[in-house]
Amino acid sequence: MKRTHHCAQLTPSDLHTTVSLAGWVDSVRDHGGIIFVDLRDRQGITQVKFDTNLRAEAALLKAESVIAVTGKVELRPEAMMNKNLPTGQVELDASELVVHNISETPPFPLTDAGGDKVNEDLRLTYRYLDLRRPKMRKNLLTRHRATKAVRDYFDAQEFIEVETPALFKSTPEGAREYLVPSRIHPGEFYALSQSPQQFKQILMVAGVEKYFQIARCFRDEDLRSDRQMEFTQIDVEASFIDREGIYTLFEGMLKKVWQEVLQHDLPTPFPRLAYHDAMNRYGVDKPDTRFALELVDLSDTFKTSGFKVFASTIAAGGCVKAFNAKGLADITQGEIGALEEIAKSLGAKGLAFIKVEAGEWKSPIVKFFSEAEKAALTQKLSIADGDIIFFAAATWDRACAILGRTRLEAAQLLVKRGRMTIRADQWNFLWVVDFPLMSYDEETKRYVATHHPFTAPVPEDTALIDSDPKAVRGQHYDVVLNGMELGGGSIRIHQPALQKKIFEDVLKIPADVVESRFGYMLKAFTYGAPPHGGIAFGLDRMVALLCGTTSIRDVIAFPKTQKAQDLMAQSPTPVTAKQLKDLHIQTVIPPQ
RNA sequence: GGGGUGGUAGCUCAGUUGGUUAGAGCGUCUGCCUGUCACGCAGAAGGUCGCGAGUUCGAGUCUCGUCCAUCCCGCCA
Repeated sequence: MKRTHHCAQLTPSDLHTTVSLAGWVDSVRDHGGIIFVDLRDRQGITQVKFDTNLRAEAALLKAESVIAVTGKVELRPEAMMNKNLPTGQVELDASELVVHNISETPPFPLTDAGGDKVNEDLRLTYRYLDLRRPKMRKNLLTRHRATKAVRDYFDAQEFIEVETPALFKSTPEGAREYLVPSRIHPGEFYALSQSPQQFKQILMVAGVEKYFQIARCFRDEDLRSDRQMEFTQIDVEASFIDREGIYTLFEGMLKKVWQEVLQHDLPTPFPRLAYHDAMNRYGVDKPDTRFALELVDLSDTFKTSGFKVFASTIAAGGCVKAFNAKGLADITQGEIGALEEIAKSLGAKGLAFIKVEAGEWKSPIVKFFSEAEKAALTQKLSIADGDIIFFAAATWDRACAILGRTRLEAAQLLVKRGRMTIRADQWNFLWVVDFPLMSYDEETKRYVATHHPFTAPVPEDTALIDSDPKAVRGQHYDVVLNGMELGGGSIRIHQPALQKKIFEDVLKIPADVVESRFGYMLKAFTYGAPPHGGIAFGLDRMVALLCGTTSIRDVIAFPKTQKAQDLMAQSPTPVTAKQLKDLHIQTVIPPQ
């Protein structure tokens, strides 16, 4: 039996025609003499009626069984039409039934509402059932549409998609890699590509000029709701382009994706925010600008304060920052405690605060403040009744981090109380720019590339590379949406001499190591490397936000758990001794 | 590696101060039912309270360890 229609197709215009449908049994309603089966396929649901000799057979059907049905399309009695169903005016009067497979009872409900509450480990174990849920099916479709829009866009912009190797060489800088032992070269390893960075730059030297790729990337780092061990990047690189060119190009792509997927017109250009300003105002380099609660610097106010904790921090080169969690004065002891724990985990000694209730400032520290200081606070933080002010006194980056995090938690508490709304469909894109090219790593006592070592310095800062490396800004940019870093890129270094200098003189990578790891790149650059730049953008994260979730597991068909396991297929597993022997490797833990 | 939350029936959860035979809703199974669409009605089955120790006359409940899921920190050039 071949199906002639799908399950969202039949309307009164098909009346009295004989059609065949195939799909899954969504539900069975057995009334004894008459049985209704909701038949479901990818497109929708159609009601099938069994009241003939097929009744006995239909009575044996269970939910999620796979059947094919032939019958006549009939109009339902007027009162029996279902307005909630696109096919609700008609039903199929079954004359033939093929049972392809009777299903076991599913271990959890396959509805949107029921399935969302189920423990995720169960959903992952039975992912093929989870993916039958309408919401998950929709997520897969959204991902497809978004990916297609990206390909169409870059194609129209005359970019070409070039595939690059997943099996690359190990470059221990940056993210931890997955190693792949070589059978042919005993004792040697490939690494799964963390990103096509080096290949795409080489493609520029190769004269491709406009490259893009929907690229799978691999990183052996701990997983999060927005991080999987393998993930997909929209990877782009172009020659003869500057930062403004990248901004325009990429804003165009996002505009198209939002148009195609959500029929939403994204306003462009996106606002830009300097890294330093982002940190100062929001305490993070990926601010969520859908709500304010902005940080304020109070170092001037407390420079000579009688409150020694503040004054001495400032004297030692630190700063005092605060923000007003407007209307959160009714915070509970438990909530304050939780905020304090978070602050402490970020290096704070405590989390000072002032509650303002009934015109009175309630706080363990307010007794140390002078009237002038109080007046300054009131003015700078727009303090009113019902507010609570959180303070941090520490080094600049630590104070930013503490309050940046506290700001997000406070926002959640305000949302919980219904005093603030953070809409999932408000799209606050922004470019974060002017990152420092290098930052000093206290652990290894050397400079490390903030982004990656191929980022070009801002031209007017180039002179500072030797004298004051941390003052040099990179031509780097991040795309941020609603507090999530979606991507980043830079204009690259295309002069081999400058690249070599960055590796050896600034990052202090020994010359022989530079030669063995990046020698081929430096060599390529000596054969006419065009100026170029690009961006790498997290497809999974973007699709997640398009789907109204922040967990990329919801938009990846077969994701891993936080412990990096596939609960369905049950990977990873031990391998046989022969496999290990072929690969010339031994495990320290013996195979089981 | 560290911190938080959770783990009780197939699923989602409740379970009081440590005290009799561990409950509910949904689902499942059986029977009845020709107009339901979350069908209805009647009945039934279903439990290693994640696992292991410990305290106690007595542990779902308290303590310690451990496993799993999840959120976060570290980590993610």
